[in-house]
Amino acid sequence: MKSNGHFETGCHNCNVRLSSVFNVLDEEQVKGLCEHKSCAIYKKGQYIFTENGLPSGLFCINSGKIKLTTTGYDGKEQILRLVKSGDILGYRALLSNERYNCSAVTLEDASICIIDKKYFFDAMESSPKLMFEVVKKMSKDLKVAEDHIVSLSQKNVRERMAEALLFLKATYGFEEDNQTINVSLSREEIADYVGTSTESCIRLLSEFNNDKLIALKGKKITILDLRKLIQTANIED
Amino acid sequence: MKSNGHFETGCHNCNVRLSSVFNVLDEEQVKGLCEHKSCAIYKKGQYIFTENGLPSGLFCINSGKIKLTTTGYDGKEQILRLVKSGDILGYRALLSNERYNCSAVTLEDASICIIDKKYFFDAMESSPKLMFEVVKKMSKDLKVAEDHIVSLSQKNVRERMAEALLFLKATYGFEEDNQTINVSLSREEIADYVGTSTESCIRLLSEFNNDKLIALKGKKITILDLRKLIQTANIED
DNA sequence: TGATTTTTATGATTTATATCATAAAATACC
DNA sequence: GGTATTTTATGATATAAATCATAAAAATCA
Repeated sequence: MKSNGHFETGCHNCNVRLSSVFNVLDEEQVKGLCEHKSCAIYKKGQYIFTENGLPSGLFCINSGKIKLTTTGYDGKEQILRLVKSGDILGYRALLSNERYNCSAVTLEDASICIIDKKYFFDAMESSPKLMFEVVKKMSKDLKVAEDHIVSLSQKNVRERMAEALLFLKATYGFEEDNQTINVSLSREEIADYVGTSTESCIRLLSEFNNDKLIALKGKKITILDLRKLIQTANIED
Repeated sequence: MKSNGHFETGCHNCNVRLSSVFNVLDEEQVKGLCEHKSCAIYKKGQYIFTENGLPSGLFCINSGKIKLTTTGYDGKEQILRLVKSGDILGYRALLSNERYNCSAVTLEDASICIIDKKYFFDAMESSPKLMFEVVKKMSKDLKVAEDHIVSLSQKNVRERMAEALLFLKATYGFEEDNQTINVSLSREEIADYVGTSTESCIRLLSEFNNDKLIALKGKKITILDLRKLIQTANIED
């Protein structure tokens, strides 16, 4: 590890590579990847990239959680995606050769690699498997986005709030107790994902708390009654 | 042309190929494409594929307009995307090897080709250019979806309605008069895109009409005051 | 450790928009 | 060409959720 906060570990040793798009690479390719990436530590709240910036590479999350946000019409934040370890980040702008249309901010301390742009494009070209992995990732994000559109169009705030908690659980999982959602978001951030006001968000979480659907302790949310929460979210299938 | 409503034209003669993802193919590749596709005529209102169906190929729109809809929580329709000639259709489910999560319905008579699944995957593998075109298309759709999320979260119905008209204009353009939006959607369909009730949609269009922002004639919408419409949509940049 | 700022909480009020209701136009259909 | 059905239109009412306001709790910082 270097002293300036940057450090390099080999991708062969990477604890998340096998759950990332790079799981399909062979040993030779992993070596190449390793030679064209660098890793950095980010403190909680740091920007990884910002709206309108130009992508210089692909980010890959080694550890830490990240929110992708865009600034809406009255300066109000909108959380578009939530990113976790093993995920790639900043691929959309990179692949379409555009500027970032959202900012990426760490929700906790994170260790993030950046993979050289040119190398990444070459790797995609020479490895259809890698390409299909990236395509699948984008495809998944598109589905999530379209599901979000349906919720925003058709569900009320209460349903969306319950759904958001289930989404957080699906994304970041539980802590060791097997029921506390493994991420810390402020009420405002949750509201920025749900598409509601901070006050409504606080109120609904309180209600869920009173109804014993969840328990609140600071920013930590514990799901007490998953079944009822699913019902509240009004989720079919 | 065959008598059963199917007909085959060569892709070399295709009037929309150069504005499609297949614009990057060389002559040899166009020949291959041509040999692995078939074309069909769809009447207005016909389903091209339906939710939960399995993709057997990639659709490419030769002519006609299509809506991609999904059925929401109380059976309410949500229009997720609008598709025009030159666009590919059904690529998301195909590429991620999933079932369709929405249905595709023609908004007018259409001529649509279907490209063999295996051939398409092979073509992507052997032509990185084609692959990047498809990736760019998906990337663009993802951006549109995320913009839609921000609108649904942060704008009121009036703003979204104005925005929807601008979106329709951007997607389908104007008729010969250079101001009438070149698509016919029912008020309900517009509402299903905007994420509002049919009544609110009708009311707002009437208002815009009264305020001389637009003119209404049946399903046709003429934009009279683009500037004011943009203002009403509250669009920055 | 105490002061300042931020976040969470909760009540009161307002407002946008859905819902309900009815009727006129337009379109489809026999 | 007349009847049935769907779509558009508009008013009245209800309600979900935003906004405004204030305070308590928690976190940050000096």
